[in-house]
Amino acid sequence: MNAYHHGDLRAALLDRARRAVEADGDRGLSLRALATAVGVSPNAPYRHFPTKESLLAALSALGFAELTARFAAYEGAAGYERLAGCFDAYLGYARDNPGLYRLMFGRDLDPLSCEDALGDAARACFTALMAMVAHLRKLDIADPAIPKTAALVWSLSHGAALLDIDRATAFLAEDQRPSAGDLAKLIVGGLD
Amino acid sequence: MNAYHHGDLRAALLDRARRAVEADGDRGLSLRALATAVGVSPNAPYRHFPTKESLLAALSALGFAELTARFAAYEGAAGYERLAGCFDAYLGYARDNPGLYRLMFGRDLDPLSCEDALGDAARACFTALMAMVAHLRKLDIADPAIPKTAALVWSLSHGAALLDIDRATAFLAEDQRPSAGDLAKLIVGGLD
DNA sequence: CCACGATGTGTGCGATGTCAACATTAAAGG
DNA sequence: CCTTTAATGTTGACATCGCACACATCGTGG
Repeated sequence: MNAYHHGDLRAALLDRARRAVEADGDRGLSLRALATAVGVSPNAPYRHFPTKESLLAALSALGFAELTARFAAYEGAAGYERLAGCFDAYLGYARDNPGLYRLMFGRDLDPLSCEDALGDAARACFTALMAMVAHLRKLDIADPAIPKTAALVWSLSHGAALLDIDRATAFLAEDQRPSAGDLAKLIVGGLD
Repeated sequence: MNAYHHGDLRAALLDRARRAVEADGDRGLSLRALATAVGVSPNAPYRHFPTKESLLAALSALGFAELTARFAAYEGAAGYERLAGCFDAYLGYARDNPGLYRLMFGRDLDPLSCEDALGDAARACFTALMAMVAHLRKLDIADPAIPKTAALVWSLSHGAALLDIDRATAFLAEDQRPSAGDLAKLIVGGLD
């Protein structure tokens, strides 16, 4: 723990990067600026992340883990309440961490089918979604109908979250924007 | 039409940029490389686009216009067929132009509430969606329930399109991925 | 015919991602 | 306790990038 050795540079970088992403988006993130902000030389980050992309990927994985954790809070709830709760958790997480959420999905590499830690975190997240859907439909987790249904639920969540944080629905009054409850109702019964 | 003056540099730049975006994503797009590819000096693009962002914005606006045009093909169809057709058009456009589609929504500035040509194009697109929803529900276009419903439909389309082009559902068999028909059925009747 | 606005060129600056060589430190082994 | 070594941070350099500036070239209207 010297002036020369930072102590936990990796964690410090991720923390700073997270705040920078929320402030300026991942486009405005500069590795050098990050290093200076943390108090190390411009190239120090390369001891912990082989490339800028890998730092973003690590941050992204952290996001998926946090999102999955939010789903866990509703594991004990009844079918419909669990569905609505997960929607609320999903939209809430995106709203609370818009920059990170965009980072998680705004990458070229798709999180679900890459093999590193990011892939694991993303798959765990989708698995939690499938468990919720299985519970809702009273099906076994291995039921072949589950993945497609989970993908539908995820599509709806993902789109609603993005339109929300991108302020695409900002011109609507607060109570005119789709809420988590609206999404849940749509899933179980359609528009009516 | 000289060797010195290009002729229609603006269009040429947009065309090249579009192909580059499809190939490498908007992250990999370099204005200088673009200029060289078109055969002009590195700074020539600045005569037509004040900044790189503005070139991307113009490209984005072009995308919204094309998407809107695809909706028009189903204007005469009956309610449900029109809904399914629009879903199909939406998913198809994203699949045909994944790089451009990501560009259209992957920006910090939200297209719907900015005032330039991009904003107009994006709003026209949402208006077309609202018209479709009004027709589906047999409501007047000015009905206050329309925007929220259109936002729901858009959320589902947007999420499904992104998960599709991001290959998030690539691990599912072709017939296990949500189709335009699945989305339409979900909208009118829920999961069952 | 010629001045002028539009369009393209050349040069240059500051910032960025990344590589290579070097310095410093903490931890391990005798 | 001392030495070795791997981990970690630093320095310098390079190519590329977006962009600003001054300049060159062209078609066109007075």
